[in-house]
Amino acid sequence: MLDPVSRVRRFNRAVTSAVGALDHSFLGRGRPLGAARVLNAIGHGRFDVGEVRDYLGLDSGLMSRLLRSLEDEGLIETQAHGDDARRRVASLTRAGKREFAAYEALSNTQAESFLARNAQVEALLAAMDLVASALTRDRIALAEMDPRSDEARYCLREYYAELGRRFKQGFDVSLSRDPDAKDMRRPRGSFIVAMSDTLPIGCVGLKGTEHGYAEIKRLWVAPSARGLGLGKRLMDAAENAARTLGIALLRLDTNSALPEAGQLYRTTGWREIPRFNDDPYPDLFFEKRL
Amino acid sequence: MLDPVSRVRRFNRAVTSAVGALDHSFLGRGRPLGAARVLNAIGHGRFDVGEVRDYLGLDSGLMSRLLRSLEDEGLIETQAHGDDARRRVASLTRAGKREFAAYEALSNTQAESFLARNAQVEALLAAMDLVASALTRDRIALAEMDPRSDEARYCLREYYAELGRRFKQGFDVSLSRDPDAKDMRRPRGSFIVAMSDTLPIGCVGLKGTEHGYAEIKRLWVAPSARGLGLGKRLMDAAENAARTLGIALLRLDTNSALPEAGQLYRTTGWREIPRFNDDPYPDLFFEKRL
DNA sequence: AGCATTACCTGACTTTAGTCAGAGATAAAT
DNA sequence: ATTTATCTCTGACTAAAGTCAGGTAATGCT
Repeated sequence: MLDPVSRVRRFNRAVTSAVGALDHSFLGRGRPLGAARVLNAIGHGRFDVGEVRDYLGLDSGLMSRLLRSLEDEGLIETQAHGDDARRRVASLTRAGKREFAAYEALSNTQAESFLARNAQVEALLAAMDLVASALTRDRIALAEMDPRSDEARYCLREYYAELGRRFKQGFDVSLSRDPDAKDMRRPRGSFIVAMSDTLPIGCVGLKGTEHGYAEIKRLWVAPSARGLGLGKRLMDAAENAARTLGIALLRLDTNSALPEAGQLYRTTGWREIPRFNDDPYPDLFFEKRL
Repeated sequence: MLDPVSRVRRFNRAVTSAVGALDHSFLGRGRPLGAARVLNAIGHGRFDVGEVRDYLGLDSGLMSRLLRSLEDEGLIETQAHGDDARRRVASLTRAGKREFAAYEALSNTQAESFLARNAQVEALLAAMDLVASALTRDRIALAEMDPRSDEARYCLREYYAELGRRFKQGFDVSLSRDPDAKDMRRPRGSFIVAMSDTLPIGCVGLKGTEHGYAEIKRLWVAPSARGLGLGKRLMDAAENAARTLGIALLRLDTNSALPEAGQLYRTTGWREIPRFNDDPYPDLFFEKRL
């Protein structure tokens, strides 16, 4: 009962019954679980019928019938996809939106009451983030995003906060050469966010410059997602983005207070070069030719 | 996506699919999930048919049919209960034990491969323990146990380890007045363990003496279970046990390096008294009249 | 243009899960 | 000793989930 495997299995049991309870509460709205799941998938922005089917792992016949039953209830409408008339896209009707909101409220209430029953909520949430990241590590998706998006700004906020903790003199963005958002957007650059489900858990920026090279900026991996090789995946994605933009030379600056970052650069083909800017924070500078 | 409720919901989604994957692997043994669950419950020592039914939340008709199908497969046998011939007890046949072992292997392999895929296993396990305790907090059961049982000894080991960390001079059991196991067993005393599912997460001992009082010893709550009011529940249970044993006066010793314990005693009717033993570790002494 | 492929749908099934009423045997209460 | 309650079982259902073999229309490929 004390070995690691038993602890994982105890966790599995605990979580199974919690998940079952939520499913059961969904049943309370008088609709089979399958239909409720489809409705919720659509509500969460999966409009493409095929995408919902893949996401829920449903047989196409079953999926079709569930869509029909939701249509009969007046909760959704389907129409042919604009680009490809074989595909169908579904959307919520007004009544469907109400019903979806009711399911959302059930889920939210469940989550809130769970949190309210517990002390030390922040420790509990951190533990849940860690476990969720570990469970979904094979499903972490990298996506190019606008550096002004909510997801990107969340990452940057967390990144700055972490620098503030790690640098003994603290960190003040306004003193650093904060890259302009447009320099990290195509065609000049790129900004890539790692998403685990709906939670951003890492990012990296590729900043175009006038000097014949681009810079890697804002490489960050959430504490709950470390040890999964995500830093390398983000760097690889940034290099690929650079290649598609026709960039042949990359540079970056970093600080020796972030040893794991330096280690990553050294083992992935970067070589140390002399200081190439006057930013007060970095004390290590690297370059890589693509 | 960054607010607490979203984090809980992300966690829910992550574990839902993980749990679903395990269920799916169970299906691989060619038996419906319901029957597999019953087989596993019996394998885990729930022999009483009614107990399995309650545990799995099954209708009695359904339960009966599942038992019949397992019997037809030659995996279990049932017979009337010795004390009450209305009740039935089930047991695994030789083939049933093999099949149960196969399910166990599936669960264990799943847990092992999950652990193997992750770095920082201890941090991950600690997070899982914390979450599991929070999820099952309403199902923590207190049980009187032999202080020599595996569960009790696990608690004591953890307790000593914690004292070693908390006392600046460390902690060596052999220097302390370690109570004899028989003093913490009926009729002289009692030992109570808090179980969350199969994991012991707290304990308390009631040690009978020759001096007209009993002592509270070894009050411990696992770090992953703190903040749930478990310390108070354990103390209440120990006091109740003392009452049933006809004990009217309780004493205990503790150390000011454990402030949360002192706080608990002070707020639950204990009053500080002068030193009443020569144990080198404690520096605070309490008494309570029942 | 012709043929294969894809996306979705329908009809005809099977399996699993779950419900409910009542029967039969045993045990507990009066 | 009779009545009442409890435990398990059987029969007769329903609902939900899932499977499979076509069928239709649109699209992609050569």
